[in-house]
Amino acid sequence: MAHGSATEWEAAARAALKEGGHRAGGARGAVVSLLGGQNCCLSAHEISQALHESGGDVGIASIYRALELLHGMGLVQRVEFGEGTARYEPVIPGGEHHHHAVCEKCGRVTPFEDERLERQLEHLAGQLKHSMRGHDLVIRGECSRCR
Amino acid sequence: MAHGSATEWEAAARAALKEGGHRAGGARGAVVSLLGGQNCCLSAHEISQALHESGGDVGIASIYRALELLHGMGLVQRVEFGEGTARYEPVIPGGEHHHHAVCEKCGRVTPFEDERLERQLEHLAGQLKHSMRGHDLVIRGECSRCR
DNA sequence: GTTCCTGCAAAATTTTTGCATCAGT
DNA sequence: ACTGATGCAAAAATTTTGCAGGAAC
Repeated sequence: MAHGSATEWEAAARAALKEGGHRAGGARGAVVSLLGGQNCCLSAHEISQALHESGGDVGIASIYRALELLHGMGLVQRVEFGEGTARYEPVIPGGEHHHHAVCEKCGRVTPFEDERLERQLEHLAGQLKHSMRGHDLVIRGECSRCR
Repeated sequence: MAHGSATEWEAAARAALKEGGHRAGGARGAVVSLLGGQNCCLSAHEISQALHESGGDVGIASIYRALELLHGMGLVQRVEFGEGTARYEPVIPGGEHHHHAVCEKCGRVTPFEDERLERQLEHLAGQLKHSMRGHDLVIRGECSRCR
C-alpha cells in the first residue's frame, strides 16, 4: 500500500504531468516542488510568498493556473476552512487521505486520519450510488491548546 | 430527540435572536424566513435573488451581516464546495446534522446523514482533544444520475 | 428618544482572463 | 522552430466596511 510521502507525491505529480504532455519547468515546477515538501495545506498567497522567499519569482496567476491543472488531474485537493480563501494540498490518487480539525480560536489546523472513517465514507457513497473521487472533512471547534 | 424541521429552525432562530437582544424585522427577518423554508444550502447571491423574487428588497450587505450573525450563534453552517462562493444552511444546535455529496459533473448536491458517522466524529475529536462545535463533510464524485 | 438595523456605495480580497513575451522540448 | 507556459496588468466576482437615514422598541 502506498505510504503517501511528500517526495513520492512530487515524483508522481511530475510523472503525471509528463504523461499528460505538460511541462514542469519554471512556475509550475516550482509549485510542484513546494507542494511536494509540504504535508498539509497552503493558500495561493502562501505559496506565492514561500516561492518569493526562496528567491523564485512566480506570478500569482501562474500559481493559480498550476493549482487548477493539478487539481483537475486529481493531484491536489482544494479545501476551505471558512476564511474566504481556498487552500490546496497534495494528494496521491488512491493513496491515504487525511482530514482537518480547525481551531476557531487560534486558527491552528490539526491534520488527522482514520482508516475506519475512510471505509465508512466508501460505504456511504455506495449507498448513495455516488462515486467518490475525493472527500473532505473539517471539524471545527477549539484545539487542545486553546481549551 | 429533535427532528430538525425547517419551521422548527425558524422558531429556534427567532427565539435565539430575541434572547440575544437582536431584532428580527426587515432584512434579518426575511433571511430567517427564507432559510427556514430551506432544507439545504444557499449562497448569499441565491438568497438575494430569492428575496427579490418574493418582492422583498434586501441589500446584499444585510444578507451577509445576517448570515454572519446567525453563523456566530451557531444557527447556520457555512459550507464551501469549491465553486469559490460560500453557501449557508440552517442548523439546529444539538440537532441532527447532514452532509453533502457533490456531483463534479452536474453540480447536483445530495444531502445525507448517518448516525454512526456522527458518533465516530465525536470519538475522533475526543482523541485529538479537540472540541467539536460543528463539522462539515463533502464527498466529491459523480452522482447516481451522471454515472 | 434611543438604539439598533438597513441600504447604498465604496473598498478590500480573492481568483480569472487577455495578451505579448519567453522557455522547454 | 514550435508549442505551450509565464508574467503582468486588467477584469471579474465575492465579501466587508463606512455612513447616513430609517425602523423597532
